[in-house]
Amino acid sequence: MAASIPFDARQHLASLLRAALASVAPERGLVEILLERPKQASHGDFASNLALQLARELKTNPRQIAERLVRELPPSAAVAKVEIAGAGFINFTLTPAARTAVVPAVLAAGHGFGRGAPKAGKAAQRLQVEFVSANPTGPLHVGHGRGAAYGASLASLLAFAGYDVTREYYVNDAGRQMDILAVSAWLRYLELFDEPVPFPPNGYQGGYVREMAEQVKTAHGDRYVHPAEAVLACLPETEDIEAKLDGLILAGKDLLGEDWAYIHGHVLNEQLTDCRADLEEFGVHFDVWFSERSLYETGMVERAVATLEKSGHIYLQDGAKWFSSTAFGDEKDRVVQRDNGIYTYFASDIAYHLNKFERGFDKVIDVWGADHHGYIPRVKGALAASGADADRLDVTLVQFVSLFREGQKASMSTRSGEYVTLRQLREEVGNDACRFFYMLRKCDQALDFDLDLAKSQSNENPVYYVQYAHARICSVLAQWEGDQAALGAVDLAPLQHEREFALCARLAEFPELIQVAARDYAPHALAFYLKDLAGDFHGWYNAERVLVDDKATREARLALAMATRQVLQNGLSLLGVSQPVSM
RNA sequence: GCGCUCGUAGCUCAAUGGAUAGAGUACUGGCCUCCGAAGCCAGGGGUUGUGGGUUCGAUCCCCGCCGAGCGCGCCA
Repeated sequence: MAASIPFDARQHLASLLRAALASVAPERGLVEILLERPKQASHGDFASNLALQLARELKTNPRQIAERLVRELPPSAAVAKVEIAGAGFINFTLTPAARTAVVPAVLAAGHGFGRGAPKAGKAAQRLQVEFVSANPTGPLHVGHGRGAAYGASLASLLAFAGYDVTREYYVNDAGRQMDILAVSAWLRYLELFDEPVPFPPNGYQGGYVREMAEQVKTAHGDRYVHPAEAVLACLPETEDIEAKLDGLILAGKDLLGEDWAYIHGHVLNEQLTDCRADLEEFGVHFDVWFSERSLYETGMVERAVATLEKSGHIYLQDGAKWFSSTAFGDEKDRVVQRDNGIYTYFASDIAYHLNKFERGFDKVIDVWGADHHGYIPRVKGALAASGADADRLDVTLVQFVSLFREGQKASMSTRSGEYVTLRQLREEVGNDACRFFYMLRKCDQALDFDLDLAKSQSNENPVYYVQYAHARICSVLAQWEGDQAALGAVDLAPLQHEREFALCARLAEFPELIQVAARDYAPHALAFYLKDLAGDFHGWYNAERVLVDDKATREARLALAMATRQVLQNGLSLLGVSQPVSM
């Protein structure tokens, strides 16, 4: 018995319809034949709208076309019933054997059930997913958590669907924000030695900055101490707080000299290490941590701007170099190199994306916060202007997370340090609930996260509903004490209830769902699927007893339960959610 | 003002252009001497913001309006 080859009912029915179409309307042979799973059980296992599609061109009543198609359908051992319904839908009901065929297929494939064949040929094969990429200037917050959960689940989903996926984090280790963090830590350090310089309101206020100052003091004593007067003497006469902050950074660089690099490197390393540990604990892993600074060190930024200049899309104005992004649909042109010679963040981002393309990815997927949406036209424009295929870049926007605590919207400013960290959220709600909760809405939907609700009602989180189904199956299989490996070959004829067929249909849907969700970059569809699957299982489990006296019935039901457990495992692991044996 | 995204049950959210728009939650009423009640079954709940258009068929595609979030820097 070829249990390892899943019976593909959809493909089978499509071939039957194509044969019927060839005799009813041979000239329409190219029309796409779609088979969908009806929402209502009374509409059968699969439905085709082929007759409706043809009605217009054939200028015939769709029901008449449907009748002709059904008459011409080749006979099939897998089809129990064909009905014409509604406006002209052709509804197929499969035989019991065809409906349960998925069970041995699941058990044979195991962890591989649902896995797509490696993409080959013209299809994009090598994908890169870049996500989180938060500035390493402080702890990750709940907004980053959403990007992390989405990106990680998406990457896993794409890999399972058959793509070769690289997960990447872009480290902004070259910009002003890192300088601000370094000077913030240094000022806190000076405070420890009674050399207080008024702390800038736009510096990083969080407690972790003081902690890093303490670390530097413990490791190196007063080595980096300079009199507060010396620092203040460097400051420009201005009321502009940003200019003042830049003055403080310059003061730090001047007074510390070579030692500035140590402070800068220390705070960067501390934050990056913390960020990485946070994400790993969250089950989010990256293959590549890509340094922005390396783009400067290898001359890639210069090269990228030079490429744009050569293509004639750069002009000089007010001493700065501008990229004419309006020619590519942007609202206005953008500076790539300032009048002081310093490249903008945009310049390094162009270099970064060109570098991604040079690494040979067929598709580059950026997961960005929704506030960056205005950035898309200029990046795509720069890629097009550089002679690259901008369509190889897909940008997915993840909408904001608003936190509510006691009915109040919580502040989310990184610099003020008044925000709920991802770590706090994980500790309050738990990793599994966190990962699953983030996936319970599509990414382009703004998310209101009620902390009190998540905490107080954590037992009502849908993730437990899914995990509970898994634990129940584990429990039943353990009580049976039989040979689980033998269940893949049992006779499934005793499966006769509608709930059993519905559960089988749900299992059979899994491989299709993987492909569709991967195509749409929609891992949330997987979370909703698992909820539905668990619901089908709980309903069946409450209606029918598994460990009955009759051996044939018992084993058939155990096989169905075990197949369900397998699909729950495959799906939950893609979402980074654990599959407890007991709860 | 211009641009991007969004608007679905009281609340939180689903729905490859398909049939009577679905779940959860809350509310009401049932189900454990029997495999885990973190469960199941049943019930009420909707003019899919609004007005047009395309289509055999629109929550989905197009246009106007209303409302919300975000963006519009030689910041990152």
